[in-house]
Amino acid sequence: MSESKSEAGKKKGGQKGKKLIIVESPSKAKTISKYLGSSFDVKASMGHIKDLPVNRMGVDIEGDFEPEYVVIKGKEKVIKELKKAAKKADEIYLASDPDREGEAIAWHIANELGVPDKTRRIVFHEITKRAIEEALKNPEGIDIKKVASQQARRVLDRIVGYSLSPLLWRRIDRGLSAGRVQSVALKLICEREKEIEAFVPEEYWKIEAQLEASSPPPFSAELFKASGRKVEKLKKEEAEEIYGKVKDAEFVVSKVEKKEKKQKPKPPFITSTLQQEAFKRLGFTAKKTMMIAQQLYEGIEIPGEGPVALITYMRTDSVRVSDHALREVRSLIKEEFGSDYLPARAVKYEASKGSQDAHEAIRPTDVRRTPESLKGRIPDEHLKLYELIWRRFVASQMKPAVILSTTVEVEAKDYIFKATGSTVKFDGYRRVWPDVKDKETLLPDVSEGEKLKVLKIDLSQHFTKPPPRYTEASLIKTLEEKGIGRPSTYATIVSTIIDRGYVVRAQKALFPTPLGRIVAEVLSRNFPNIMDVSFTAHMEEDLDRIARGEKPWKESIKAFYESFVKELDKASKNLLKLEDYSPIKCDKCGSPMVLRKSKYGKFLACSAYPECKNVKSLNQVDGVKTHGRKGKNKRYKKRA
DNA sequence: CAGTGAGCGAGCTTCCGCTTGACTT
Repeated sequence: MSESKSEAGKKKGGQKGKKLIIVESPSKAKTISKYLGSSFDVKASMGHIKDLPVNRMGVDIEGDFEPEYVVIKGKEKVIKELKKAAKKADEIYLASDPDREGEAIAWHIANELGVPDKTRRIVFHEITKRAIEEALKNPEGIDIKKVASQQARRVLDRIVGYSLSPLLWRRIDRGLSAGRVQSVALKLICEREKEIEAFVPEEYWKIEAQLEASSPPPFSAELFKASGRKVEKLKKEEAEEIYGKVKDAEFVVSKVEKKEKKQKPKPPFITSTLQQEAFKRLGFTAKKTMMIAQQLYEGIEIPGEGPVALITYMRTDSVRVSDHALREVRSLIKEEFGSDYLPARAVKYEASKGSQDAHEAIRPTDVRRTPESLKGRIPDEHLKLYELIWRRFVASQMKPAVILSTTVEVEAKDYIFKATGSTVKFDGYRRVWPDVKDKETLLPDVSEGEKLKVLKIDLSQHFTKPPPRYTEASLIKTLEEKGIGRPSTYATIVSTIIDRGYVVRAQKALFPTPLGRIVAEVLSRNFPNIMDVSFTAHMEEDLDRIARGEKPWKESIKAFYESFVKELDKASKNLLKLEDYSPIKCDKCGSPMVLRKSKYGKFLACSAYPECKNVKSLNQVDGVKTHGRKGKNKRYKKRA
């Protein structure tokens, strides 16, 4: 940036051929530029540059499903700059991410630049000097089969989204939306709500003995066997009977079992796990986590040092770590914690099933930059997130913890009580990554045959609990496990279903609104295939076949569309009676509540009208304060 | 907050996935 532009030699054949590299992210461009020096011009496309048009289907569904890709609004400037740079270069390397979307981006750029003779495709999986130089030695052509699989994915999502949404406009309300990902996310939340509603708490009783041995501490043991049979969920009468028999009995240790368990550290963060832990440990929403992570990635101003990129890329599904980073963290572990904490070899983690592996795991760019050293120098929340990432990464390369777990069985007449305790024999990785849930429970040193003093016997009443509502963290976890959504979209999936008024966030949990429940119900009834949680997994299998060249993508989409359009026609004609399956029951008379319109808008009314005149608003969740649908007014304003 | 669908009817809303920037006062 500081060197002056050299115009010399431009006139007389001295124009030196520059090489152009195009990547997706500007931060990545900056880093690569630093590695390669001035003979390379490195530019960023900022993601996709072309896509289907926004205001129409853009897919020839009557014919052969040819998509109509147009330049994304606002990207004209980027394209202009890329073209300008391309003109000056005599070699162009398309270095978008090495995954399906990246291949499509490379293809779109190549088409826009229109100079195939000097355009090549390169891929690398980590941003290191060596990886990039290696990639430059092995330029390839664009993998058109991979591009085909992206088109199939894109076209399917468009057909589904732009067919289902208008159906909801007609049936329920304007501005609503549906899609392969958001609607399944919504369904998960609504199904859980049904389970909670249908749940009948069951009473059960527990018997616990507070005991004392010859050595401290006192401990409690719970009844778990009666007459040789395991007890589960005691009824009140049974419990009282046993209590009577055991009250004055002699308690004798009958079995002592000690076991050593190894507890392995978890892999370094990927997007989904970072969002989950930041939610659990720091209370950050996924959106907030991503915003802060983005800033840590792009570079944070550190007093006296200028902007420093503190972490690797934050949208990733890979747990892979570069060799260099492994060497660094291993030497840090040895120095900071000693060789007892260092495994003989670097720990390797398995890639998860659907991983596209385009980027590394999320880790500190320089592990020697400890959270301690950044204290007070970067904003507090940034420090907290950085510390989480740093700890998780360091812990992932440390030795397992060794836990000694002890089980003591105590006999009293025909009954057996059990106590379990655990102590940490070697903390290992837990020195850096303390586990929130398992705390130590200590048991005294006892031996078989030892008589124990009974301090007290407790009889307590309990009730079974319904399954918990999803939190943002547990929803993202479930979606990721099912392969639904991508690292770049987890946070926006949650935002979308909230913005549409389908779901509200309260007490850290996600509650479906009546509107959300009706939408989910209508979609599930009419499109069970798409609403199935394994639909995306099947789609991915098909996309893989397309990417391997085993199947033309249009054939795949045609097969899907033929069955989809039948469901769509049926759903459009069959003016369904919500009465038959409304998931919302009237709290006054139990009849299903159905959608009605008034001049003030849509609302829910009891289907037993006029006998029952109960009404409900669509966005009101009982006991939860809600705000109206967001975005709606914003959109109107934009037009005005 | 209350409120119970069709009378005429323009033009509009929307998907998933990749990535950041920002016309005005």
